[in-house]
Amino acid sequence: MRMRATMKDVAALSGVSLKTVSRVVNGEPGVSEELIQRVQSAVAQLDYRHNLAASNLRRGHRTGSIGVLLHDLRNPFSATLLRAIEDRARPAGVAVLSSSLDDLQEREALMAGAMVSRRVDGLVLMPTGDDQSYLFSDIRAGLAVVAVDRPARGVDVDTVVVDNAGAAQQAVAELAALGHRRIACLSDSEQIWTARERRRGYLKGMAAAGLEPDERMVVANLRSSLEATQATLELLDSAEPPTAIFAARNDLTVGVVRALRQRGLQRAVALIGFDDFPMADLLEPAVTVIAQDLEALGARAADLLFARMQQGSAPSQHVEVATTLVLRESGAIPPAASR
Amino acid sequence: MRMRATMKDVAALSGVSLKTVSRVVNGEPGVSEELIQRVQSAVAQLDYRHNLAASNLRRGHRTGSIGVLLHDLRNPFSATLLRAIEDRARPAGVAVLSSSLDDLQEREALMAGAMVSRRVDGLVLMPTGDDQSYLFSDIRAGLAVVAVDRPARGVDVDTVVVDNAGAAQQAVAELAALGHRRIACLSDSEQIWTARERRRGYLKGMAAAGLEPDERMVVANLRSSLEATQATLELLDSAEPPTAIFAARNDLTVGVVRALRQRGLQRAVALIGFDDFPMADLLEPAVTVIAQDLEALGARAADLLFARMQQGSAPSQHVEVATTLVLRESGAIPPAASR
DNA sequence: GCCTAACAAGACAACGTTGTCATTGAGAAG
DNA sequence: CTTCTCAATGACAACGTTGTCTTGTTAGGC
Repeated sequence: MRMRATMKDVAALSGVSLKTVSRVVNGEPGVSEELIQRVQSAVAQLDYRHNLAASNLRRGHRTGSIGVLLHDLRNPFSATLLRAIEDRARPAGVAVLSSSLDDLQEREALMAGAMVSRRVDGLVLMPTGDDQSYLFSDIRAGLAVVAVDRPARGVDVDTVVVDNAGAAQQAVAELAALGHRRIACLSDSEQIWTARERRRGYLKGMAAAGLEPDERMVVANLRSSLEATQATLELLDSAEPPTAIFAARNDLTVGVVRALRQRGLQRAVALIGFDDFPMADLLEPAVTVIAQDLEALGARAADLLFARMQQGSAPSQHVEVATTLVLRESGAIPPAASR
Repeated sequence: MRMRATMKDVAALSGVSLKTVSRVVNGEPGVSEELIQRVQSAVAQLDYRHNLAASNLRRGHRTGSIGVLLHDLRNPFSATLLRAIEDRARPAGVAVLSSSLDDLQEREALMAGAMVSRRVDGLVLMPTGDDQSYLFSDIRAGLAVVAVDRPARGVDVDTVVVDNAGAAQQAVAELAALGHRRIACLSDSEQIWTARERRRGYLKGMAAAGLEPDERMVVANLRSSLEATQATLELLDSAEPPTAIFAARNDLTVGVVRALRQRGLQRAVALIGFDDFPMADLLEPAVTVIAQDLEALGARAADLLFARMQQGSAPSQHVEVATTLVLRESGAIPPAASR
């Protein structure tokens, strides 16, 4: 195992000074053609690789890297966001460090700290905890931060979200218009802003339709697809089962689908889910969803981030990306079907 | 915007030497309790953040970061791998840089170079091109490399793959045992090793069953789900349509499902796909697939990588992870159903 | 032939940190 | 009281690179 060649080695082999090697490697002007050749051949001969870390230390302290902290990189939601951000970073020569937070508060701060230690120029964060003020001093020191999917608290940063409450309300309105009166709502951890917002939208929608929500049908704090299946089964087996279900996150929606299948009720109980998911259109019945434009969400987040990395101090921007109610079969099932 | 505090600033504020601050920050022994307190309070007061880049420069040159170069981070296949690797890296305090290659050869070398410039300690690579010898000198300099999903060429590195040909052959055997004789094969770019292997397995399976493959039914170089749909429609509309289809990658399988639906043949034509995909069990009919244990694949890759990062020179290991033929409905459709 | 640009090339310090070694002082052993 | 030991602390160089400044060389104008 041979040691890595440094500029010093290249300089020695080509018989020039360190600085001249630096100039050639960085493509700076003011080096004669002859020396450029000599240096380049030494670079090739020694397999010299530029060390960005050392370079950044001396230069303006930019590392050309960003951190992306999302919920779960395996989940298509996070994965699509990451990909959209990556596609903006690559042409800019910016490297992407990523991590799944699994909605763990302590992990959020821990991983953010790890990224700051590595001196990322920016951070795209899907906030987990209810307080991001730990980022304050880093932001003051020049760290660009964009909150995505959920707003940050305790610091003033650029934000890209969707109108969760509005979209949820619209979904409920859609079901109510079909004549549904017993509409259930399944949502995830109340600790998460989107879950609270979507639940709020559900309640607003119910109120707008003049419906009194049965609190037994409003189930929160579901942590997984499996728990959603369980909860749905209990609802379906109860004395007064719902005729329609609103599921507030894609994995919960899938859990609901499983439960409906188990009871053979997939064509009897209406369903609208928040977040589109792969194959939703190929299920039978195809599942009606509120789709977020994740490409746009990620692209906007990346744009805001890069803009802020360019010039740090500007008033923070709060962008709301539109959602689309994708009408498929499951959302069009009338209440009559359930008798 | 205030400049970032350095150890020098902390030392000045707490009235100790630079080295003492370094000792406290790194938790090294030999500092009196009183000074530890003084330093820690200065650290807190100045919001000092340790600079890993500078630290690594002086230390053993390990950056505590790895690069992960996969096909497409949005695709559940790559996303699951990334997540499995991330889950091994996190407890080790290792940061993960990732990138999608989209099967572009030039991007592979480019991104690998970008990671090497950042001095990652290791690289998990899903090789795209047919020559990875450009990594030779970096490996000699201590870079740990693991090839995943496909073997690397031109360098001797640890490898984690599955028995693509064997699994494909098994799938074809399954279909042949049901009595299918006209079995189509849809595969992706011949440039990709897995595509070639799976096609080879298909041909072996056909031969083993005493079947002569009709070359019009062996379609290669499909680049997307859409192209798979197109190709399937053409096959279905031909004079002698297949009674069963083998699709060599998850997105192609989905494309085939779409085509079968369009012709109303989803319960008439058998289908087995390579790679499981979300919701495959919830489609009607549920899709029979060859499932790879991606958690295991990613975990094994990460294990090999970390082992090699620990002690560089050991004979390279070539691991084959088992696949499972997940028998669902679409693979059990008999040929009679197609008349 | 002399002076001045203009340019090529190098010497040196600095980025933020840590390894190595020297210094200091206190307490133990004689 | 001296010498020795040991623990705590600090001075300094070094990691690989680049910004700044200096030096040297050559060509051109008078």
